[in-house]
Amino acid sequence: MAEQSEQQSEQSEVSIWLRPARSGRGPAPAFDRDRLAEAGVALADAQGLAAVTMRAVAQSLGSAPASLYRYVATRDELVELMTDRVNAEISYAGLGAGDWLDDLLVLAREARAVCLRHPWLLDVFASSAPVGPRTLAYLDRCLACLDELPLGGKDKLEAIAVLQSLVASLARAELAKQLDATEPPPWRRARDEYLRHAAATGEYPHLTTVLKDAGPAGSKSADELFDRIVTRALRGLLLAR
Amino acid sequence: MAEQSEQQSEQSEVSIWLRPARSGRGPAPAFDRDRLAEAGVALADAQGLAAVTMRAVAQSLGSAPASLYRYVATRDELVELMTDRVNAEISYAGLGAGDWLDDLLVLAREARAVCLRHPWLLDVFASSAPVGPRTLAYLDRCLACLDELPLGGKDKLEAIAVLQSLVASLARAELAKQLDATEPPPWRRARDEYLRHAAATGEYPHLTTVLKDAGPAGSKSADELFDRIVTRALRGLLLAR
DNA sequence: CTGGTTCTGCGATCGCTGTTCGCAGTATTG
DNA sequence: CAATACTGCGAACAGCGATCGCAGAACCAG
Repeated sequence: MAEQSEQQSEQSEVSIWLRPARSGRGPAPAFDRDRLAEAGVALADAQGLAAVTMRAVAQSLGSAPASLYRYVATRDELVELMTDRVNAEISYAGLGAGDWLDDLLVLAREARAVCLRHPWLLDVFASSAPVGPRTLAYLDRCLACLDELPLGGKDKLEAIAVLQSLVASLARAELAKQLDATEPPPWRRARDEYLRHAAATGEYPHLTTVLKDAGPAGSKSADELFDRIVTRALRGLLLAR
Repeated sequence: MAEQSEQQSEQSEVSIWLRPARSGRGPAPAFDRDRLAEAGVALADAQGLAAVTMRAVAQSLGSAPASLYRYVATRDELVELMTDRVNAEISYAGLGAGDWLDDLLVLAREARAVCLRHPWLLDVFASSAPVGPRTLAYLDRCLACLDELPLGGKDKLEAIAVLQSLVASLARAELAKQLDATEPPPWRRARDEYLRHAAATGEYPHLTTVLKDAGPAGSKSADELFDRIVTRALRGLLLAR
């Protein structure tokens, strides 16, 4: 009696968080969504987001590619599950020790830690902004920090978005730095070779002198200058729109 | 006499900017690298970076996919050409009107404008950092701004990198905002529906109240608060590493 | 216990991607 | 005039996400 075609075609446009995992009938599934996410996270942690293919995940679960589509409608949904899953690592224990800005900063540092543990997250955020229950829990905590501020709802959301993208940017910078320490991305050699060649031509005088300067980085005054530059830049760029 | 196999396998690991475009012999090529980049940019501007497939670019040039590999070793190299090409839009006319920070800001705004004109650039920067001659010219100008500052070479480069990622973040925010005004990405409907549902459950109280608040965004005090939050966050995050 | 229903796992396959190989043809060189 | 070194490109390959339909397992109503 029930016409399943209608139901299915409609479900495919509904968020996975609103779709029931199963509905009682039939054989018991071999795993669940969270097991899927776990396998995906393991693969992404080890070999990057690109290694999370339906075939690879299926194999790591001892299953077949087509089977995964019983749990997930698309690969993007799998990434959504993965993203929400790692949000479970966020601890809310350090809150309440200072004012609202301190709390906001504690939350930002937690987010930063998650990004450092799972670098593929930055790739995810680059092309989408998945939202699951645990993401909402984090977002809710952030909003709580801004509770008493004289800001409209949209402004609060935007403030958190800007802060979040700042967290991502700095996490990316940190990861890039500790990636420099390791060996052999093959295309980096090529880029560095071109850079050295360009510096040698003298067409880019400032670049040439800067590359020669092999002095150590990071000083007290450097951090202060960063603040100056970024604050001023932020103001100038916000004003420009 | 010449053993081409050696040459080719070695060339494939050399930056495209160090590889000669052609070497005199044989028939004249049907186009050049820049024509390739132009076609790629046109496609990316119109339909996003994902639309820049070797087949699509070839077709828009009235050519065949395999032919492109006479000009470019991989698709990534094509993206590299595209990225460098749009850097030609940067104008250095507004420089010299103020102090070094003013100049740096003028450059940042130029970069922001390029990102807004070619949103796919943000996708490129998310997964790599292509460097071509025009990119180096821009970088050199930025370094010139920092010339008289008591900073090490590495610090100067890092300062510019942070600034650049800030530009990208804000550009992304702007693009997201003007994307909200347009119609229906199909997966956004699904996400918003879940968001409304989550707000209705009462599990995320602050989110619920914030979503109810439909008041207009953007005020003088909001921009000032942004500054406070972001500056403080930057300091806290830089200190944490 | 039985028959129908509803689900599951999955082999086979589709359309798409980036990329490679080798061949036919053409311009330059000695 | 040959030899050479290039060009464009048809055909093909491997890998990707995703779909279809079927065999079989679990549940429920009677």
